[in-house]
Amino acid sequence: MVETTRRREIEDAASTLFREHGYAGTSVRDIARALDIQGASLYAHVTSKQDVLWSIVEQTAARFEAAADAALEGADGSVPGPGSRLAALVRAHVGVVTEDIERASVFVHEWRSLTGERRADMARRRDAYEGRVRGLIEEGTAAGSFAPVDPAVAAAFLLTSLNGIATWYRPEGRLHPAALADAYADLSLRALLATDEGPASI
Amino acid sequence: MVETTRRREIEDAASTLFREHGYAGTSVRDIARALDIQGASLYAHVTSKQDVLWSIVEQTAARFEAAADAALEGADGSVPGPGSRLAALVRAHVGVVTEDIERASVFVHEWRSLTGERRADMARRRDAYEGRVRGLIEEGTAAGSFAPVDPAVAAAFLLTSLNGIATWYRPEGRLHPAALADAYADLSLRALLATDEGPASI
DNA sequence: CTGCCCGCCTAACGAACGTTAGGTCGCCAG
DNA sequence: CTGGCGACCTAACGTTCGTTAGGCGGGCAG
Repeated sequence: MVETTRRREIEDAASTLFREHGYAGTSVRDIARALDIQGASLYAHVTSKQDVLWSIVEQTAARFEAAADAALEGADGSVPGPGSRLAALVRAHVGVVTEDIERASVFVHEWRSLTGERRADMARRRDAYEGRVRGLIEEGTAAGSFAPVDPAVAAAFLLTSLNGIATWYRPEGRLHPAALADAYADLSLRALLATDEGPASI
Repeated sequence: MVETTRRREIEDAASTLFREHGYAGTSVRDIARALDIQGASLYAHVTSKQDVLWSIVEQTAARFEAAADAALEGADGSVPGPGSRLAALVRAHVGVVTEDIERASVFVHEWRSLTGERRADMARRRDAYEGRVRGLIEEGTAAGSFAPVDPAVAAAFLLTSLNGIATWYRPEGRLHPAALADAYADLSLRALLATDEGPASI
């Protein structure tokens, strides 16, 4: 049987509250109230409030990493061009965000509330993820298929766009996740692909 | 003489702390400690913690609005095309963010911590700002100078990119604000401008 | 039937929270 | 010299915070 434990319900409730009010703005008693139990009763299932945040953030980080792995290696062993690999990465990222918008929001905005080694670990993993995007852009510009943009700036531009979805996307809205992924892949490629006449020629 | 009051110093210190730890994660005593005074002494200059947040957020909102006004009306009375107006708007937005990164960060991330009418006011003004961007994109797609993107999605894509600068930009870094504005205007136009062959043709 | 364990309870801890009250000091205007 | 005021202080308020301790009940294993 699948593990649908109380622990998971606690993290779900916490994700919703952390997204809406932030980690510091959410009390242990707030989380408990969402589950109709007393604040102290939570400690039968978790060891600390930080621990709940860490679970949410770490799981979501792992989902982003796994999605990027799958997107970048391609279906078979072949290596497609930077353009289609970037499109696949964008779609994968959008997919992870839309699939669990609460947890994704917490991951994007609240990881800074972690302390000590956990925070340092997340900082490293975020840097590594950004490095993959930057590397892909460097590859594309070197090959001439991407416009000669600053790779670090372009990576930041792209990643903040993608993470911004967590801020405004509502699953009950008119926009299907697949349509959103298409639109973002389209905009991202447009921003990066080399054109005969640059945008400076307006 | 210019008004360099204690009030202003309080808001500066608060902006730095709100950016780093969030509004809820920053105590009145934290702000006071940054100014080497007691927490209670702050109340000689401000009426509440919320009041400090409101000042920061409201002033920054006004700066964004004024910058957009100036960018969209053009130097003379003439009305340039959607492309160059969008570029001007992007440059203006980047300028406001880089000019005071602490306040801009607080504006972007912490306005949700406002309550009641103040929060509603900011929500309206953010919607109005986004509406201006969306309208500009609609205009460009209707005129055929922009690619046929979903205006709401494209506006969200663009604005979250722009606001994302507040998250990662460091004034002491290698990137000059003007260079950043150039790069972002370039990427934004590339993402939107109509091309002969779309990015689907990779 | 007995015993244990899981999930929750109440009570309480010390600390930190935002905020108020009232006092002290030094500076400038009259 | 005197009065007022701005900037800061200490002390304290009631509340909320994260967390611990210990108890109670119900279901399942022996």
